[in-house]
Amino acid sequence: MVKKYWLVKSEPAEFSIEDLAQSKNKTTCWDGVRNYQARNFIRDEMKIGDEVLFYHSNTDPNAVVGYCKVVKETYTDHTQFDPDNKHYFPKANPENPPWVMVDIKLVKMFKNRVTLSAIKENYKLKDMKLVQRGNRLSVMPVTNKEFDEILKMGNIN
DNA sequence: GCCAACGTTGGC
DNA sequence: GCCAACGTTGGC
Repeated sequence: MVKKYWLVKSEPAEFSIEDLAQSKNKTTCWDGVRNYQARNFIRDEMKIGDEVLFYHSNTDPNAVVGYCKVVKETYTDHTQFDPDNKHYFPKANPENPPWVMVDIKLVKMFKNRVTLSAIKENYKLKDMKLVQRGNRLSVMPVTNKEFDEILKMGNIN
């Protein structure tokens, strides 16, 4: 099976990589995704062992701040049934819940955070979905090359 | 805070 | 099925 590579976005005010580092086993369920395209990636393509860039959005500076591994594959996102949860989805049918999630575990925080502007300046990364116009997906695929280039820029070693 | 670019909703 | 209105994302 071929390993895939991903990028997930999170607003650090909601859930930052520091929060992930302090989570039990440095692992969290990636709940709250409410976009069908992103859901399809999570449900159909994210597999255990896939590697995931962790991106901070809506902050200053926006940046890839580390990377993770998928440690649990698609299962029901319980928050869709919880009226008190921000991501409550009243139309969710318990028989066939639309929203799923995976668990990701922190592998490494970057020494050098890879900012959005640095990504835009790197011609090797010009095709990343992240920097393409109008892209709002919170979960998106990246290529093996893009993933390696970001790790290099992050100076993980 | 602004606003472009989307995605979703709901009337028809 | 169309499409206007509305809500959200997310960079700046």
